[in-house]
Amino acid sequence: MVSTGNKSRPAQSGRKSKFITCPECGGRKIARIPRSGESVCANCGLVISERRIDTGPEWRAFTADERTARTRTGGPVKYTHHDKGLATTLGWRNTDSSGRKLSSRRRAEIARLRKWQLRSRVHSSVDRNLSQALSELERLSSQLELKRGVKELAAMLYRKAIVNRLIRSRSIDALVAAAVYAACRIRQIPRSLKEIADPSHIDWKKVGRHYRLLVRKLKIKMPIPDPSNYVPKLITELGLPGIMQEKVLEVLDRAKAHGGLIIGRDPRGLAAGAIYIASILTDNRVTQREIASAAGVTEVTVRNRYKDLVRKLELSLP
DNA sequence: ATGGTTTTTACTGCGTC
DNA sequence: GACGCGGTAAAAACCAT
Repeated sequence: MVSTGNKSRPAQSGRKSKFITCPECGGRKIARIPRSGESVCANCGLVISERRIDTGPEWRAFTADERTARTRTGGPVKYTHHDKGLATTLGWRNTDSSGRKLSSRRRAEIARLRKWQLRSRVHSSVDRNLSQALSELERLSSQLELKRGVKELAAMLYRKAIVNRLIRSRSIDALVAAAVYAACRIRQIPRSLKEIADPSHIDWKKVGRHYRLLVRKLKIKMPIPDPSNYVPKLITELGLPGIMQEKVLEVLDRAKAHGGLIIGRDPRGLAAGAIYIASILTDNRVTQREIASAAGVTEVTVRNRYKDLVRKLELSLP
């Protein structure tokens, strides 16, 4: 089977190959990388990142504990291992399996879990709601290609929503989407309401309402949106050279220092205006229209921000 | 609900290729 | 003439009160 010497050994990782062919070289062997979930052609190394339907479990686990805790054989409704996983996992001594003392941080974490264990045992409907929400969260965040930490944060927010009795008579999916959106905002990840609402088949306005509810009821302190966060995304979307980014950020930094220019303004518009300026300054002209559509604002807004920036920062353009 | 602020819509004029 | 750009007025959206 292995005919040449430089082959990697995907079979060794314990995962089976998928029965698809590599679009690049036509190779039959596609190895799955367990951790990342990516598929790689064993022959040419092409990463096959097509959105395929994942028939495996929608969760990932990094420790044995997590694995047992997350397994829900038979689907979420019929039989939830949720409870069992927790109950068998958590003893009442603050030591780990080898008898060592746990760190205080870890101990606090375990205490929280115990609390949840109690709660979820008592409120089985809450439990079911949570597991349904978590699977929706998993689905959404994989579709949005969210970073792991953001997903965790969203899950945490959802749990808080449960504790604060915010879930009653509200759509699970909408709340999950709202939690995801909130998590993105907190972590300063530029994702519009629409982007998140779109794959979750929930009306974008509805998600917005639930988002505001979350922020209000959970007293979340939202960081002021920073236009700089939109820059990398826009640069790549417009196919501009990465070096330009520095120039754009420089303009934005000066704008921030100047004050009065950024408060209350749509950060996307600011980013768009700064990019337009940088595109002139670095001679990588992009039309206002292109920038506007990439940033999701109007040409007028691009112009206005651009005009503001030029005037306030006293830039001299060619 | 209301009022103030910002963004969008829609339209026009100017210059260039 | 199509296109990019700049401007404007009025409508709409947004936000705090």
